[in-house]
Amino acid sequence: MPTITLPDGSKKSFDQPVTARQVAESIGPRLAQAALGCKINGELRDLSTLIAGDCSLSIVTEKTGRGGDKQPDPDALFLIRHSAAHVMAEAIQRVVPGVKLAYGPPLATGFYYDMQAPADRPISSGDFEKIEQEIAAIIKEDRPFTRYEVLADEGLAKLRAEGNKFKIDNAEIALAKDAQDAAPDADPLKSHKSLVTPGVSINYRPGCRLSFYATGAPGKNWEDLCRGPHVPSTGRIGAVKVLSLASSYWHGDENSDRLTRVYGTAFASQADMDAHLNQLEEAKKRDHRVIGRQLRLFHIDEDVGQGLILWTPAGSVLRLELMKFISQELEKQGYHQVFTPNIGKLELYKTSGHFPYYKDAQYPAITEPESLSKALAEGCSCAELTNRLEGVSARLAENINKRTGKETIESSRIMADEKLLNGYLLRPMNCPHHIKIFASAPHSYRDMPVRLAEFGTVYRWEQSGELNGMTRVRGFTQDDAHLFCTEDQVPGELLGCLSLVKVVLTTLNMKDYRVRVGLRDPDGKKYTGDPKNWDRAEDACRAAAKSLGVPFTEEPGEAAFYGPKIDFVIKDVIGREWQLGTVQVDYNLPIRFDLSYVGPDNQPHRPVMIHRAPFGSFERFCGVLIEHFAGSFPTWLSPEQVRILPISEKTDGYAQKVLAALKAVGCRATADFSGDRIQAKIKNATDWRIPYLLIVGPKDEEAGKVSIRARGIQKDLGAMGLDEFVAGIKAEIESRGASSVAARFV
RNA sequence: GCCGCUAUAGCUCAGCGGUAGAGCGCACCCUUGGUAAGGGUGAGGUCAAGGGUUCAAAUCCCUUUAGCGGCUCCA
Repeated sequence: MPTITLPDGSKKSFDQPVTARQVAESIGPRLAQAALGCKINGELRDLSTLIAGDCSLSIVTEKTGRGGDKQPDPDALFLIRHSAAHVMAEAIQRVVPGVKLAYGPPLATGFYYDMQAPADRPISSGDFEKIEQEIAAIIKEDRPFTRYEVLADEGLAKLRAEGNKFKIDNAEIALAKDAQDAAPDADPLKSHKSLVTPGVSINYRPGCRLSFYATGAPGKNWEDLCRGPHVPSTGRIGAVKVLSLASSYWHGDENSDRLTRVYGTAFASQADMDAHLNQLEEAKKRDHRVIGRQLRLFHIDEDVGQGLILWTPAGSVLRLELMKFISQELEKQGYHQVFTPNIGKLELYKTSGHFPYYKDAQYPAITEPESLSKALAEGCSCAELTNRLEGVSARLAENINKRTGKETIESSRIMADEKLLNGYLLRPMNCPHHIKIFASAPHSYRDMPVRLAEFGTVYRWEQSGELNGMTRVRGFTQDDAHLFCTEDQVPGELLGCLSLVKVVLTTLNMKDYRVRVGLRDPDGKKYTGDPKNWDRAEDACRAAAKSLGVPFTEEPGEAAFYGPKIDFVIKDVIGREWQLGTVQVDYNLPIRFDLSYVGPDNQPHRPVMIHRAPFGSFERFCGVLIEHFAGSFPTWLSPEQVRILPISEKTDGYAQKVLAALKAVGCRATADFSGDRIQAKIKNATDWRIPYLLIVGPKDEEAGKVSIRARGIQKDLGAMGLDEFVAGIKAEIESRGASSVAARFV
């Protein structure tokens, strides 16, 4: 008979099997009333789950935590949203008859349901109001979520009779997964011919069951194949909102059925819902595309091209300040800055392996005019031109294969020199150029490491549907560097790189990030290089991440094709994650380019390369930065740092004097000489999110002072001597925010 | 790339078969005003581009381009 351990450690024993609800009732009626579900041995379950054996149990209610700061419980939200997905599906089937349901899981901020609408009656956002009305009606009916289980055979027969192939597929996958989990014991397995995929058999355990949830009484009310769990009844769902429509594919496979995905969200209360919707509104206002236009930070022009950023004067200030900042750090860390062109010969990228391996993600090659005319004169077809562009000379293939010790370049790609079509590639990465700088002079172990840095612009053909403002673009500038070092120097150099990223993030007050060590996927085939080198590189990354002293996760499959990496993934205000800074170890390119340095033994040795970019790219970084600060940049980054607002034309002269004093110390200051009244001048300046406003009138002029208004503080802070303010703002800018002029007023 | 939605003045948007509208911004004028919008006048649009239907198209249809929301992808 069950003995149940509660979260506080106390135990309760029962004479016979009990449901979780009964346990809750035995603890207290209020708890039972608030209960939405339970966790049995850490697993989220229905409140109606019958408990027969000993276990630990906690009751899930909508609120957790103690004291005044009550946050919605994530488990409660899971139950509510999973249940809301069912209710929304039922509502949609009422509004749009003939809809076939596919799959409807809860998400971190809501839920969705994938479904197939009849060809002649698509679901549209115009249906939302009616759907929400139906949802409200179902919630009001307060029908219980009733779970029932049937044997696999019976369940499959039932689904077959209903004729929804998505649900049959779901059931078959669930059965197959169950069999796989049970496989080690080699239970006798029963075979079932897939009803969805012809010619496929699915093995499952004979005793295996499928679960269904009826919203009400089985056989009478709406029901759905579902693993559960759910809240006790529809009345417990609280607030539901249908948010948006999107399209998706069955199993995410673009060759499979196209489905309509209906997004919604649900909360325990309308107040929580309102808070969430409000937060979405706020997030929209922070969107870098919106603020970027308001503050004229960047522009994307249809006539220039998708995903190509035009940095306007204000945005360029941001970028230049970041470049200045990183340059100073590079200096401290012993880097050499270099400049290299944005294109290079095709053969260079055949040597590095970028072409044609990643040709789908690159702008097409630029063909050499003479080479092209010659091929055209020969009457080459398009396919043949491509072939000749992608071919390699016997010499190159031999070199690469010899260096890598295997057939890295297949013999089928080898082509006679006179047939090869010469061309150039808009560079997808900066490394080959830096490698050539390293290789242009002999290196002794005494010179190592060689650290070459460049604000290098690269071009990649991102899929058009992926482009997004500044955060996903086709041309971007990395704060890139390549470190050539000895094997022994790898750990130290990795650490140096990581500390650089940390300095950047700390200075910009970006604290919400995680570190990800990207390792190769054991089954992956995309990786190049010797497995032994991979092991060494992965160990070095792991060790470096460890010594950094911040929590990190190891993620197989996240490595670059040429080596493992350490990424800094920043979380923005809306909760999205962005990969910004990255550090990657590379044993592969030094081999392909046959790099060497002379060791103490007077013999050539192979260097190891480290790729790193603390910002990632200026485009993405600035996009995230705009949202991080909501356009209110710290003074050192602000395009306009101070605006002087003369009360009237009478003090225009003094305003000019103040302006000159600020400009003399390199402060980006302007003055508003418009005919507006002071109230309007303040309003306009506020809209531009300028850190400091200096109001100057006759009183200030007489006293040689300026009246200060700081961004975010909606009042006059009082007056300060002009010289004192100039010195203060200079210190604030030069220290990158370590000191503040406004601080002495607040 | 795929699916859906969208495209009207510099910006935000209304108009949705009968010869283009508002607010903000911009220019000029009046106002000389002490802390989040003083008043007036005016300029500015071949309604994304191209094609079609119609007596008539910003409005309906098709194609293209671009944006948005997803899916897939991201060396």
